[in-house]
Amino acid sequence: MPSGPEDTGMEMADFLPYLLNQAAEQVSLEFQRTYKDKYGMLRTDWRVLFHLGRYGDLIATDIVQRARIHKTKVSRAVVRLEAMRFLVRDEVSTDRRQEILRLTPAGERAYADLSRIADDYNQKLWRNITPSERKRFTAFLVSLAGMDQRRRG
Amino acid sequence: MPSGPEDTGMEMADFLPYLLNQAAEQVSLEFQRTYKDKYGMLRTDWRVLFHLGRYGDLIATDIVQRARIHKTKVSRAVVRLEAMRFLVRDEVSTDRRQEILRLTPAGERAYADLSRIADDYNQKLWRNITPSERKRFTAFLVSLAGMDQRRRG
DNA sequence: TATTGTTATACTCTATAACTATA
DNA sequence: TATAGTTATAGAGTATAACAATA
Repeated sequence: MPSGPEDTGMEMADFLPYLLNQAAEQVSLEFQRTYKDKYGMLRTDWRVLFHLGRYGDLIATDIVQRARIHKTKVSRAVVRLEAMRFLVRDEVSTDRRQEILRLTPAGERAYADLSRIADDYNQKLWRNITPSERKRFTAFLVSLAGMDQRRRG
Repeated sequence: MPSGPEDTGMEMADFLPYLLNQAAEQVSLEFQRTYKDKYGMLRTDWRVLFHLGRYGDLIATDIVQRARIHKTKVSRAVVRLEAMRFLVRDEVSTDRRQEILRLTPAGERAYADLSRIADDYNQKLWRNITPSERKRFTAFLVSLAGMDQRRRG
């Protein structure tokens, strides 16, 4: 039954699925404003841009495997990033089904800008956590995400 | 640039928004199967059921405030739970805009079943975490979620 | 036959505005 | 005028099947 004045919105704070969802939603929302308002990107667009910016030219299948994004999402993000003139497609001589995805100078600039903002934001989020706790929490989240085991195709 | 064979899907594991999202998604997905496959519920349905089961009869506004769910979502979840015969609406004599939401015996049974499963699942998720770490981690997630400050209307 | 990538479709979730009926 | 709750609509995220082109 309802208790004191402090009893507001905390009832499910012991239930990890709920708590994770609320935290992820708030945190995503805040960072989303950067790539959405500034560049008109969706979440998958940002993730694909990140992988191309950080790891260089890749084909779609590379991104599918590295970023854990389904191929249909990657396909549509590439279409959008292409429309924004942030990437171009190059032919692969050995396999005509594939295309190398390459950032344009504008794409590189967007990546540099966003990845710097992302890094700052990340540091800010972790600021009250000690390095050893951060390591433990990260490992915990990685295991919850199944990132220590699963692969996608 | 791409490195070793272990370099798969871990590139963004240092970026907390991504990591939280992946963890929340996996964990939600697993628990979702329970309320979805067994009862045909959506996420908001389960949350509303949880609040009614745990705190007794409430009006929609109570659920909005306690569960941090927007009134339009609560409204639609109530319609669905009513269609499932899991709750009924009672008139409030003092204000005809409000209705008391009350679980039926079937609703109580669904709550008892699901909340037990939820509790077991929650314990399982935390099983490798010490109590003090769990406390710290919960506080961290609560602060990320803004649940230590914000209220909704 | 299998793989790469695309298109189509449906469902869920989120967000907001506009509305009703009551207060 | 304000509040409780409903309805409508759009955008975004997720999931899956089916497909064309190529291997």
